Amino acid sequence: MKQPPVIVRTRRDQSDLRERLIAAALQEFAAHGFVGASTRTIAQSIGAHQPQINYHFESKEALWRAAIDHLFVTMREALTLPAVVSAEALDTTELALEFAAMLRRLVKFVSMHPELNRIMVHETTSPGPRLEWLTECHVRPYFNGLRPLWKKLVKAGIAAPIDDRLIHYVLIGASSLVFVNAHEFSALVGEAPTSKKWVKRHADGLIAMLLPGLQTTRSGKAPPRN
Amino acid sequence: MKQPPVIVRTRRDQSDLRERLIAAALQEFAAHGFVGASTRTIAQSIGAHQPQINYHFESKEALWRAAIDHLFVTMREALTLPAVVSAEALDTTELALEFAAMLRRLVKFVSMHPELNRIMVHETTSPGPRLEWLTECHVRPYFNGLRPLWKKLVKAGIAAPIDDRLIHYVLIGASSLVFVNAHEFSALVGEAPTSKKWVKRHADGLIAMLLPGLQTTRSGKAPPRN
DNA sequence: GTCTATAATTAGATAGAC
DNA sequence: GTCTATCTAATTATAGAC
Repeated sequence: MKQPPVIVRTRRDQSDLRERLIAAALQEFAAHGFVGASTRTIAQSIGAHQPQINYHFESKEALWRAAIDHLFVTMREALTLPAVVSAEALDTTELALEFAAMLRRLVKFVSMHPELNRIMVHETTSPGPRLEWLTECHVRPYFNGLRPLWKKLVKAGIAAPIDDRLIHYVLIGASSLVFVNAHEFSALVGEAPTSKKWVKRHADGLIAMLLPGLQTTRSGKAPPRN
Repeated sequence: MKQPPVIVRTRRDQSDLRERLIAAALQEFAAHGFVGASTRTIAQSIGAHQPQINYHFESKEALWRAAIDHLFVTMREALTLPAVVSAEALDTTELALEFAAMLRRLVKFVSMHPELNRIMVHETTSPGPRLEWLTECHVRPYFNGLRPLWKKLVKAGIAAPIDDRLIHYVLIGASSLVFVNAHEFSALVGEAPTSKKWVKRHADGLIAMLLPGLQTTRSGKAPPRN
């Protein structure tokens, strides 16, 4: 009589598998886009099996949405927006200072999470349900929230005279590209742009450029000069 | 006796097939990245057959390089750089005016060719031979050419105080993102950002932001206000 | 040079044992 | 819930007729 074949199946822990899948998915989706990303690669990168994605998520697309949701939550937490958004009552100088502080948090975030902007570029290239969902659920709130603040700062002569429908793209583009293209920057400059030194230097430059009318004398620091 | 099967093969013209393949490839590579792009889709989009790519180009990667080369040639022509680069002799105000004019040409170019920045984002996400080639052959000249000009303008107090190793990314990021994300902008604003009106508005804002010390009085035009 | 046919991989999703 | 095996479809590249 034949013995049934002994198959050794070492189980791996599954406790936080969903979260680990999401983290791995963000890297893969950022690197290759939704179409180019491979669920097999995502699973393997954390030592899981490809069908586990279809078990824990409905589909590749469901995994993508879960990953995006998670990333936007992370960003919202990192920016601590309320201080800026609920600043209707502040005078413009205080608002500008809050805005500058938020800019520093934004630069820090995009330096740590270039995935977000990479994924945005991947998705905005061609219209489709993923882009619609992304725009309406996640981008529009930021876009609409920024406009009145910026308008106020421009009117006060503190901010550069940029249209309040363009500033979102100027701000995001100017702040994130060096981190999105981090490997290129490293090759060109010989240093990684994500170091504390470069992140601060970049934020200083952006603040000086976007808020030329902001006086930062109160902290005793001179505005950064090249 | 059996007749040999009659196969109707209608030949299509091949005159400019190489160029048409390159144009189609740029769109496809921009939309899906190198890995995600399909040579079949590229060929079909211009009514050609997939193996013709391997005939006219060595491989998918050779097609990619040919497409990139073509795009950078297009950009160089659109920017008409010599006027700026050979401007060592100019005084800083004239240099600033030349720079502003080049900025307008740049904004016009990126509005017409978002493919370039899309492809850059796709490629810079992960290191590899394609990124190395792209950086050394095409990006470094621009990066290195911009630095001394910018340093001069900052020193003269005309340009915003941004590090000359960061300005390349600030400039490209700020100018291109709204066109890279054109579909998103259209959904949010209700108008395409590529219209003459928005391209001008965007360039005006960028010039005011990057060159706050530039006096544009000579042409009689007031600096744009929001 | 154009085109058909196909080889060799690899993709996402699913069935079913455990 | 984990894991193997497999299905269907799509990928690039190539061989060879015309």
